[in-house]
Amino acid sequence: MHSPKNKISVLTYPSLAEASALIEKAFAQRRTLVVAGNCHVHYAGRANSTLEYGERLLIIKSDGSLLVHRPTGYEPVNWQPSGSVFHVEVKGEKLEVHGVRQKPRETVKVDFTEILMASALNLADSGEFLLHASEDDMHRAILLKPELLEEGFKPISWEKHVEPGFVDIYGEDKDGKLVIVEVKRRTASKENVLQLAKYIEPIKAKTRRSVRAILAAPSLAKDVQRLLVSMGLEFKAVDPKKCAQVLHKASNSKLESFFKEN
Amino acid sequence: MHSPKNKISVLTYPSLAEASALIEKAFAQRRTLVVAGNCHVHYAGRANSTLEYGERLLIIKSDGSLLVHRPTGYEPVNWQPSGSVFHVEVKGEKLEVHGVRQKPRETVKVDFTEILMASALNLADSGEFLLHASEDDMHRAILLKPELLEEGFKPISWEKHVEPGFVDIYGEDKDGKLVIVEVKRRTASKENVLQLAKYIEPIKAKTRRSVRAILAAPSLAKDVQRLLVSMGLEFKAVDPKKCAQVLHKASNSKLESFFKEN
DNA sequence: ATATGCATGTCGCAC
DNA sequence: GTGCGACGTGCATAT
Repeated sequence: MHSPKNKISVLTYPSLAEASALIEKAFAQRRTLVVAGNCHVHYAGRANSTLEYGERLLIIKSDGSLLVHRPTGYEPVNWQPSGSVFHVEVKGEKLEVHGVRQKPRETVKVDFTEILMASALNLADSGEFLLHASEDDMHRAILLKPELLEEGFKPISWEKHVEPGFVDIYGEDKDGKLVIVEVKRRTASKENVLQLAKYIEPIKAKTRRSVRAILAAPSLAKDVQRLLVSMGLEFKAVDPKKCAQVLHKASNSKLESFFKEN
Repeated sequence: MHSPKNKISVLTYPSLAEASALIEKAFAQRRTLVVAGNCHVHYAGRANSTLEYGERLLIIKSDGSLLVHRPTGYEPVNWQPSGSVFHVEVKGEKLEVHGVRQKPRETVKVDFTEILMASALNLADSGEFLLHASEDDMHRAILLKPELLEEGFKPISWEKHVEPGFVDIYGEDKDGKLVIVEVKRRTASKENVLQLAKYIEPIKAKTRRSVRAILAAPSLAKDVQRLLVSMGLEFKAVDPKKCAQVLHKASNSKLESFFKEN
């Protein structure tokens, strides 16, 4: 049952053999496969799982990713990341879809007893996806407009490698003190404080200048303030949305050149 | 176009009005909705995102979860967790699907210019899902069969709260030394070593007995061994799969009673 | 409600 | 390839 434009093939209540033919063709033509039906799923790899029979949605994309969705829940109950290889086969009263991924080796097997619908879609998608107000946006906004952090702050570098890891932003304040900044896009937790604290000693050991450590985040978790102060760190409220606005005002081209120069 | 058993409705190349009717009906009847077509997506909430026009798969489940899948990639490009509320509307040459979630407030808008396929599925799924070889399985297996960790180990408690957090397993070895165990189901990292190290001092401060800290994981990251040894910790190889087998052999009922007693 | 940690997390990036 | 951290992470659990 082909559509006029030949972009989609849909079967409703196909026999297992008919469904198998459609699925094989979808694999061969690198189409997106959507199958609904009564199935059982077995996964073996990093862990093992079994899912008893029930009606679900199976999606296999042309890049070799697989999703099994139950009728509720945002997350797939079973999946295989892209790069897996699939195979379909009718065995007795069942249609079996096998998927194998190497590194790590893991397999998924979906056994259908009945197919409600099977479709193969030829989807053309080259649209750009843009996300704003990520932690990376916050980095860039602070570099572009350092007063978002505090008046007189001068960034020197970012993503600087200082054992035992990377400092988000590294600069100096209006008094010439060294400043290390850890940026978080969400309420900062105890873990984040400890992460920042790790960097202070190694950096102090390498300089005679005084060092300030600033946690920049939209807010601070409830009981963390005491810990932060006791470790000699500082907190500065920085709003991700405001950062996104700053970047929006600065045109992309301006940003490009800025980050090329620096 | 209803199927004989009335479990599915499928339209291929419907008009926007036809698709809208099917979608509204799917919402009203709490069916799983699957739509393929050319669309634009805008999200605003914890962050903001835009996705330019292209052909994608839209899935809306009856529990109010939404997924937008591009033709590649395991993960949805846009989504809304369950509990969102949806609304469909034809506006000029576009079919708009709006979704709103409260707490946190976030919205997603999917604008279709063309629908390739739209289907509403009535999926019945009550099958049980079982997962083996999680970190929790490893905990339970070690408690049930302590020699998985080392000969003579005697667990005392687990998930024990000792500032600054929880110790996975707490026990004593064949020589009566206190043992704290951190369990990881994957190759243990530097972070895991530091996490375990945090617990040693607080515990030593509370007892005069000697304290051993053991990291139990299938393997250790490359450069971490030195760090671990320098901090006085130990590593023991424990295989998650083997733990899963141990639990499998012990029947569920036996496990239940074990964990009730303890 | 908030905080904390696991996940078959996945993904991207640096080394 | 391995290590490391971010994610609109989601999710369960304990407080």
